[in-house]
Amino acid sequence: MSLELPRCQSDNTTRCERCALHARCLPLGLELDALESFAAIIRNPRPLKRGEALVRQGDTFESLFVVRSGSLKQAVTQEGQRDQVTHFYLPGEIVGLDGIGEAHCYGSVMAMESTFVCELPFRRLEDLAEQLSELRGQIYRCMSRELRNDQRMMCLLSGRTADQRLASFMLGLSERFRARGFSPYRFHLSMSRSDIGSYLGLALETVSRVLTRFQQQSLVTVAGRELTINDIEALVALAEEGIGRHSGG
Amino acid sequence: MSLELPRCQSDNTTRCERCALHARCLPLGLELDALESFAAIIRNPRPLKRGEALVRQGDTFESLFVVRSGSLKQAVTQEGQRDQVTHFYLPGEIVGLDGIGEAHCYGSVMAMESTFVCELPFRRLEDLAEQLSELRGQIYRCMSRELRNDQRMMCLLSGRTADQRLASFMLGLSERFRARGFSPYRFHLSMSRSDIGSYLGLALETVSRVLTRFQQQSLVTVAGRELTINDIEALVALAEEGIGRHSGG
DNA sequence: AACCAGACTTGATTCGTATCAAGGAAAGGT
DNA sequence: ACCTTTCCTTGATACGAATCAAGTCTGGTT
Repeated sequence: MSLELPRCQSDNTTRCERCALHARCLPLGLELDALESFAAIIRNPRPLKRGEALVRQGDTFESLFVVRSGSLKQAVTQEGQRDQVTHFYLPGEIVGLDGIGEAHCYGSVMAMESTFVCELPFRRLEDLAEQLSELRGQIYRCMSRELRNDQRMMCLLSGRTADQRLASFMLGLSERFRARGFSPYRFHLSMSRSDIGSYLGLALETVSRVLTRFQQQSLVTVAGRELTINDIEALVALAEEGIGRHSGG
Repeated sequence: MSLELPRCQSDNTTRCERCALHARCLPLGLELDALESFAAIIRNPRPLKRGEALVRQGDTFESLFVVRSGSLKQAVTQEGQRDQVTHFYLPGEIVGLDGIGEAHCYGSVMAMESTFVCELPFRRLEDLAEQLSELRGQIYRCMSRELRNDQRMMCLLSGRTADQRLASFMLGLSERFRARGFSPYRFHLSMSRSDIGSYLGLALETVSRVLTRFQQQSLVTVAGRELTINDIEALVALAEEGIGRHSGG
């Protein structure tokens, strides 16, 4: 889960065209001069240590952030309830889309390991988008992609068993790593069992038990947070399998 | 759930400034001439009868739709599984935001009663948004509001009991009706128990049982699909209540 | 190197909700 | 108004996952 760390340019200017994530990031498809205007609004806050907050629930919403390296989790605190993990963010993914148009941030976002981000002050991004139709399109696309992801998540949370949730979760991570040029079969989980459980609506003990069972069934090999997928077809079959009357047919 | 039916202008031009939903619709905040340009791109398809599809899963994405009157549900069909209801749409709400930037529509959207919609061809909307920064802002706001709603839903689906899901669901509807000028205490459910169950990740029998129990506890009165909320504070308390270790504290 | 705190595993038990099953009520069509 | 279909309610039972409870492992700290 650790991309090559980005160079911090001495002039504090991010060079998107040289970034390893260029192909999967917000400014995708911008012409070179547009890219330069885009890069000019980027700020690079100091790197976050494991456990540090990038935004806190209730903070004034000002910026979007793109993960350059490392990973983060979003957690929502609700009235009298335990925190709930709502998103994990990997390199190239955008933090804060759910805060647009609101005065305050919806949840807290915290680094799960050493993490570098690019900060995009939203006002300036909006101004830029006024001139760059490609950028406008990209913002729309990113938001609607997230809407679809959330809906997939809702489908997962209602109606699927613990096994299927874990299978889908691992396949989802696998796919995201593949897309970023990492091995889709072997990767590091930067989140705890408890985070996974919270995200998937399961008790952490259940997460642990299911992973153990998957290992016994030779679907995966788990060594602490190192995960190896041994039988991806079986995982896919499991994730798609219908069960019972309510959740499938 | 039935707003005054909109007049179909004989010249087929929608007059947003006269629409009862104006205050809650996409063109909110547009100047009068901007509003006119906006209204010019609106198409009014023929009304949908109960059960008719507005879009089918896999259709080419071309337009957003705003509900003028009536109500719809979105349902997603997945590989070998039963359909899952992912959204209900009331007057003033926008259908199709999750299709932006995709070639095809994510789920099917079907009328739950006689329903009128305004169609907004997305290409033309985009062109218009290029000139109208207010409109751009509104589109962003609508999308990010939906992101937050989906996240609230994810929190509800992992970690809350059947009672709490139903309580939240009814409170959510109540609030949406209130915002539209209807009674927040007494309204018609245009969706079936089965739809509610699918949406909330519960078996339809559970929905029925919980409603019966809520009625015995004098929280609500249910007569078929007519719902009366008798004790909204108790519902709120129930919805916010923490349970156990995993879901609350 | 030893210690500590947090993270993880594993087992026993309980509980909520799905499932199966069947009867009753409402709604739509002719 | 009748019939048919779908929707809804209610009961009995089964099962998956949460909870409670130890104990083990791990990484970070001094």
